[in-house]
Amino acid sequence: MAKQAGVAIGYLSERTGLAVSAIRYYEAQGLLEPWRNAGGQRRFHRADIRRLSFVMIAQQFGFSLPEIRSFLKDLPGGRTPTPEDWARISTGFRSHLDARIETLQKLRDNLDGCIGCGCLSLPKCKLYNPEDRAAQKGQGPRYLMGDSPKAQNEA
Amino acid sequence: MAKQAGVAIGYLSERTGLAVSAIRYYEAQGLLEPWRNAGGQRRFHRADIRRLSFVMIAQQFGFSLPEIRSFLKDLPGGRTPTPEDWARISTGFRSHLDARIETLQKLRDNLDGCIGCGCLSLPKCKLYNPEDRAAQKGQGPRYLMGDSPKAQNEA
DNA sequence: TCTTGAGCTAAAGTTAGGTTTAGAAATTAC
DNA sequence: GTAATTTCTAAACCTAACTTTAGCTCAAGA
Repeated sequence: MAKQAGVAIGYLSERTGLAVSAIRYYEAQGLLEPWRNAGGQRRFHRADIRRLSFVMIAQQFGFSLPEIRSFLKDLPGGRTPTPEDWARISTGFRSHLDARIETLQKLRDNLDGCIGCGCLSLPKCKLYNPEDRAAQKGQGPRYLMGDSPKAQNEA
Repeated sequence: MAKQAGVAIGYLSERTGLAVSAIRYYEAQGLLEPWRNAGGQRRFHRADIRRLSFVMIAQQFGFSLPEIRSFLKDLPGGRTPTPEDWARISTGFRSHLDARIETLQKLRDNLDGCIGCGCLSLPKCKLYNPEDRAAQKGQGPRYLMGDSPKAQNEA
């Protein structure tokens, strides 16, 4: 088989629009696993462009890097992912994504019947009910989109 | 007219589920304007429960505190907001919110035709096109949902 | 070969959105 | 009237997701 030369970090940066520092950071977060050349520089698969694209897209949907890492777990690290690989992971991703959109829509629908009618101050209002909210998460910024507190609360 | 005694911060905290510290923080961010009693303690309008509820809901939709502050600008600070006041601001809010949901749906639809077909690595892909992305925002965490970089880029 | 651009690491800095802590003063409860 | 709560402020701390800086090495072109 042909030797894989690999591409440098600057090339990935150019192709994805991400800062070089961001790509290094993603590696540190386990989203990518480049190898090193003789001189110690990172070398990436061309397919990592697509991998990074996926990361960026998932971020737009409000997923955290640990969550995205878990989506990517299903991608083969060693070989170039096939279209089938991508289809598989994007299917898993889509279900999370659909759930997220649905949550937003439900909230919006509630909003119509709730802010409109002025019931917002009542504890029975679904919209600000603690169960439905992002509260009780301890420190740090609250996650934004209203579901999957996973990482923290499974201890 | 009856004298407005106002409620204490702990009461608001109880009613909204927010931490006392969060309420003080929101005040510092200009989302609330309590007055002080003789002893220097904060006193709030009862209507601030609703105001805080609105803040929490808007946060679930991914709006930042500055954005939320601007939504609340339309609320009368001095008097207790009427249902009409709320209707007015929630209408403005809804249009932002609809836009946000629509963006998500568009992204999802693109995703079907894009990750599925493997085109993700191409610069023409709408999904990771820099224009459509959260990139180029300078420092700090990138905002999550893909639009309204407003605050930063109007200089 | 030499120079310049790209890459490397480790550590510190940044932003948003809060929480925690410490010590003091005001309120409430008994 | 005193004890127990709340509340106050200011400053430090926290997480996520990065960027910046400093000082150095590697690689590519003239």
